[in-house]
Amino acid sequence: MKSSIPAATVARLPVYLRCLGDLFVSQGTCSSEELAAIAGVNSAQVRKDLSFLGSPGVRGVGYNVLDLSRELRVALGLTKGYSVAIIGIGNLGRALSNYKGFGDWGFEVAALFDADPDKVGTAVGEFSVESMDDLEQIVKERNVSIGIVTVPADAAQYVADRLVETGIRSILNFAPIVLQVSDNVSVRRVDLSTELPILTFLLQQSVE
Amino acid sequence: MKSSIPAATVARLPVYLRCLGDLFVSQGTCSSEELAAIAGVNSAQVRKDLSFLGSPGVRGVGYNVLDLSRELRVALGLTKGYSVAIIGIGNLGRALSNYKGFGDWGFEVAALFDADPDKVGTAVGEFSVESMDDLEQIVKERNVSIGIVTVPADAAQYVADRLVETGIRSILNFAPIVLQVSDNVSVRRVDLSTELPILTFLLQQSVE
DNA sequence: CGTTGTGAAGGTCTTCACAGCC
DNA sequence: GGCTGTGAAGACCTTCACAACG
Repeated sequence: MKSSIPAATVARLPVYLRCLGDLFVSQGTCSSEELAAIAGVNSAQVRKDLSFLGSPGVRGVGYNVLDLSRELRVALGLTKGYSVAIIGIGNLGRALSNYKGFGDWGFEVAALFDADPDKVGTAVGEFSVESMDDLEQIVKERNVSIGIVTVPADAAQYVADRLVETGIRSILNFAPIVLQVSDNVSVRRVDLSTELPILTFLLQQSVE
Repeated sequence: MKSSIPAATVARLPVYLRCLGDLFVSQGTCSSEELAAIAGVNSAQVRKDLSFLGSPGVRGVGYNVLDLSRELRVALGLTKGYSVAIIGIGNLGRALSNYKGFGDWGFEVAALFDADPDKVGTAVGEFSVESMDDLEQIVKERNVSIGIVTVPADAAQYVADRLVETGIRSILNFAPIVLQVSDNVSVRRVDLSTELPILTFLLQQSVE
């Protein structure tokens, strides 16, 4: 099935959801203008984006904060309790393992993996690091839907291939490399190293 | 001065630069087709993007890998040795402090800050954590150009305001909040918590 | 001959402006 | 009256297709 919600809109929906949570909850309602201000976008953008969810607003009044939050969670699939696995327990993998935000959004961390035998069996937060040898088995047993890749660049493609082979269709990639996957697999790249050069480009521009 | 390079292109240039580094260096030349394959984009896109740098290619041959790398570094401002400061030494801030990639791209980590008195003075990698009280002074002394914000969401806006007051015009924000800044300040947001919901949305779509 | 550089076409995304509705 | 929902306009971005050229 083809999504009828534009990609650019999908990328903003989680931002709206978080902004709603930040609003004082006793405030039952919220206008597109208010939401736009917090989310840092145009108010017409907010209205158009939200209109793809059906029509959750009331003219002359605004959007009901709780209703809209629920609709956003359903639309984004956050009510389904998807499980994630983190592969690569270096500095970043460890930081993510301790990240408390997963639960708030309905995600469960189901497993941590590392290739280093010295790390396997050690505790990280409330979890224990497992061996890459058991990747396939554990991913299937625990019904992992999303792989978070935090291995070094030169191992990332190999890890991604193994994840895809076990049936995973969603990857969040922190390794500084563009993963090559078949087009039934979704990859989001979070790439620190490309962000700083964008800022320095803009810095230069403002001076010249 | 207004940039003549489109924003979408600027965001891809660092990716190209890294891909060139990954190419076997003895390979003196590289076609738009090859680069496009590694970077995961269309080859016409590559040619159009690179044409904004002048015309660094040779028809019938391709692009000289070293020349193009140098041109990209200059265009992105990576030859200017900008300094960064990391504010907020939690799990993520610590992971970034140990990140080796900064130097490769010409960045220098000039200071680490935290508001917690217990952390001030402790060593993280080769650095020592400094007090937020000294933020203004140290940022000016060490000529910091970019602030990397890794504090909790509820402190992020306050920290950003202080950075801007000291004259910083570029912020890389890891806090899950949209920072409100005047429009002479550039902010790039790296937001883990919005990435997972985008993946689950796509997961759902492929099933329905 | 092979590959770049680029006008033109075709999409997608954003913003405006106002009709529609509570 | 006030705010949403949305057609239409406009800006931006991507892709095609081929002329230009080493």
